[in-house]
Amino acid sequence: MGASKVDIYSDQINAIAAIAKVFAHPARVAILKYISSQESCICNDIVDKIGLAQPTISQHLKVINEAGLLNGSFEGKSICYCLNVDRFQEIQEHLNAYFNQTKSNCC
Amino acid sequence: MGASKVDIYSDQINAIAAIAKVFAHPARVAILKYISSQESCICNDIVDKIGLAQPTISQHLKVINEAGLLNGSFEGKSICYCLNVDRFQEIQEHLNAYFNQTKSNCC
DNA sequence: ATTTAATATCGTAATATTGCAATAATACAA
DNA sequence: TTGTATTATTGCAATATTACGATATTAAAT
Repeated sequence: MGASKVDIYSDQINAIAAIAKVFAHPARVAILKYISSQESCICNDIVDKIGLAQPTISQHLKVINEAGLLNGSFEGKSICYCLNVDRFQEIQEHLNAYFNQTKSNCC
Repeated sequence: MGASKVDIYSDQINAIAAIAKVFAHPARVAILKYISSQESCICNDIVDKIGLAQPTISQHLKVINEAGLLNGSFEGKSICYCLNVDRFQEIQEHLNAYFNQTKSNCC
């Protein structure tokens, strides 16, 4: 097979896995870090900074965007990619809730 | 290609991605949740609970174990898999450090 | 020593992910 | 309108992941 059997898990569990997946590639972690460190940045900067080809960066940005983690308009020429800090915080809290819940009752 | 270019990222970034990868599959999130909810549990319980074949569970447990998240001996017949709460907490703090650091300076 | 029960490993098929070259689309400037 | 610069999309090759049947290993019980 090879595909995850998403339907056999609860929504909460799938949500955690989906969130984790965004951070499960170093390029995306690096991109998020870089975006947050810049006042505003455009994709070409990222390409130079990270060291991957432009289409590859664009693909990773799409994943990050689909997680709701990008702010600003992003079509056309010179574009401002910004970290959606609210969503970023929300994700952090979501993860912490899972961690705290899981920690609570153990041998 | 298809392989992550691990060598072009900092250790910190690769570490975050490696941690996230553990949680990036719902089966592993579910296994961790189940393990933590039981006083002690054996793999066969997990197989019944999660609904994947025994080899598949075993494979996921290996990933979890390699992340240092399992306590107890795990060879032979009846085995007690326990969540390594210390390591679990350590990972939580590691992620929070990354999140807080990334949040701090943004537009 | 044999059986039994539980977990690990191997081999393999199916799907997902990653990465990039080529190309398209978009926005702006001249 | 015609470049020019920037980002998105497409198509494809390579690698990784997921899942499971078959089999091996392990530990305990009989």
